Amino acid sequence: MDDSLFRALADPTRRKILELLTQHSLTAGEIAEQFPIAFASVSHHLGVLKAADLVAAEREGQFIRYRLNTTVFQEVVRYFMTRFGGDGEGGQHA
Amino acid sequence: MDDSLFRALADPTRRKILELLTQHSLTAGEIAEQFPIAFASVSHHLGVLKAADLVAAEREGQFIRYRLNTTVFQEVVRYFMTRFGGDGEGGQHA
DNA sequence: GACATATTTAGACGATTGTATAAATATCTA
DNA sequence: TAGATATTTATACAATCGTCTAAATATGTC
Repeated sequence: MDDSLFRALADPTRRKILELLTQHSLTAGEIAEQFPIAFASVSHHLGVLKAADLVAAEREGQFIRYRLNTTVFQEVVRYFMTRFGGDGEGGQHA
Repeated sequence: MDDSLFRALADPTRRKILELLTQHSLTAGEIAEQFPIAFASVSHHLGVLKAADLVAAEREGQFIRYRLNTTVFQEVVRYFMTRFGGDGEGGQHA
């Protein structure tokens, strides 16, 4: 389990970005609008998330569209379940 | 979901401590022995983990015994599953 | 090409973090 | 009480982090 993954998740702004991307993919500008910090700062956060492979970026004309990389989240869940979960699946699936 | 939780998980030494505690509870000294850093530094990490409620500490004579707080890990798993999981339970339970 | 829009990169700065050493606190034994 | 062991707390310091402004890069339009 990569170190950059947990470091990326440690910042609340980045977690919020991930939650936004849960709904649907968004361009960098659409993401940045949602936060009171500078666009460049959001761009930095997006870079961290991309480096951790939590999101993927794709150019779309002038824009750059970000989407969630759900595969990595499954790895995170697996990490916690195998190591600490035991009977801790959360009990909310059938 | 508390911010201190993710910040606590961001450090590799702390994650290693948690993995050690998966096997069985350990005293502060037994934990510190496993790392090449000063006892005081490990003690600091234990304080961070305790503040995040990831571990619980109990005095036992001269020693202080640490054990994993599995409840919080179940919350972490639930956080990821509800927000990002979708079909990402990991597929390793029956 | 020139200009506007979208986004990233570069450099700086204060805040937080991980570590170390030294001192303090707590318990046990004699 | 004194001394040994176990652990934490205090303080300091270098490294990392999150943010900012300014400059650079990429695309689209005229």
